Amino acid sequence: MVWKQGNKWQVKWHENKIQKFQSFYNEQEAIKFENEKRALNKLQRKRERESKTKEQRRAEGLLKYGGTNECESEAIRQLVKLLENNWNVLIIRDGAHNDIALQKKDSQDTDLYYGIQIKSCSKQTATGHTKTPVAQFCHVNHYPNSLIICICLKPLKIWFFHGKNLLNNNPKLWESKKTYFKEALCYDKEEGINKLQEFLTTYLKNYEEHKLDYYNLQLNTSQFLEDYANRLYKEHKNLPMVSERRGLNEIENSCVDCLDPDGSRIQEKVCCVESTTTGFTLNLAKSSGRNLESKLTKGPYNENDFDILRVYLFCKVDELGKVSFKREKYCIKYNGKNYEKAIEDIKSYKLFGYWNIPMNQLITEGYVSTKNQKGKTALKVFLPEQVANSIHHSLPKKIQKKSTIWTRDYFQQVL
DNA sequence: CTCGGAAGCCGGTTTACGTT
DNA sequence: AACGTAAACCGGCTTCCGAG
Repeated sequence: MVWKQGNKWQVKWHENKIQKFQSFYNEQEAIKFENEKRALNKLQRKRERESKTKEQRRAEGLLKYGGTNECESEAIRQLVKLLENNWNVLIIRDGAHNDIALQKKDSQDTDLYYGIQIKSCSKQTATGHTKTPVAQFCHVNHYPNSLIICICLKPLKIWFFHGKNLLNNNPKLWESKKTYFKEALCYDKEEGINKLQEFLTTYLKNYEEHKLDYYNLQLNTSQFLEDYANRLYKEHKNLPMVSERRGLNEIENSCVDCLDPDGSRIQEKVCCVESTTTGFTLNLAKSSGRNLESKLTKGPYNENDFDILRVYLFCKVDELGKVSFKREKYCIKYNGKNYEKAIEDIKSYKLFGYWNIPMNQLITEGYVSTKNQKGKTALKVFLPEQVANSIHHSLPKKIQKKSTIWTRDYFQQVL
């Protein structure tokens, strides 16, 4: 954007991270100059990307951004340290709307909790010409029913906000000298400020308490589906019907969905039914950075990502006891359109069975990346012949050379 | 006809950088 | 100094489409 100063048009742009100015008598010339500078910057960024190999870009990306979930984890651990004398703190299931559940230790109703949203920031930053480093917190404006606790790790500072008050805020919060921000400060290690107990008591008066599962099940349909499959599996194994939750020291969104009693690290998937094949299809990929056009990419798993791939197969059973694998496909966000209806439908599914495929088998078949091979990003699983026959599910008419028919050996029937 | 793999959508997260 | 956005990371499930 060019602007007029006196009788001249000013242009401002960044060149190698340094802000520069130039003035023109003619507005059109100024605009033209600005556009050229912007195009040049764009081109420079593109060249920068292209000058590196895919692996280099990935390594740099991981170094720069890979610890984002660890930042939140550490923030929660810091908060727990400050609160553990008077409060019980539980981690809510991965992917749910809220992050932690809080309960006063002397509380009468021992199964009720407050749902809290944590926003974290590893350090204060000063970019460009900004002199004072400040903390910044993102995506703060969509938590109408939660207390939002903003935690900066270095230096350790904590602010409280009512999610409702931030609904009309822009998505980001910057530490500033504004009154509302100063008043929100409740902990500052360097300054020796600690009003946590007092703040919690006052702020939490505005919120309702719920049981833990209320928070664990605030999920998108896709995550609800996986959670539900996991619960049906637990029921089958006579384990308690609860959501899988990570521990305080685990990082959110890892490739491991749960641990078996023997310590095996499990990656859980729900497989899909397709009319074009007698097998069941699933995606065997994790995010793997961006391509040259900066678009998200997905890639195969690596050999150390998990120990066992567990693939769940849902079915529906009608009044006559007939098994059908056909079901609705849902991809609805939490509380999106027709969400409740979809959840009700999902709750009518039964667990027909599951495949337990060990990592070494996936490596042998070339489905996971190792030093010596690039894995694959999709897999089809097949029912054993006698199982398929028993419920009149079609068998593959022709078995191709590269068919994953070997998956039959790993199927366990539940129903 | 079958299969593999990519593309596309949903969700979550934080940080860097350019603009106002 | 404050703000807005692009870009990077992570997870999930479903559908499409070309190759064999």
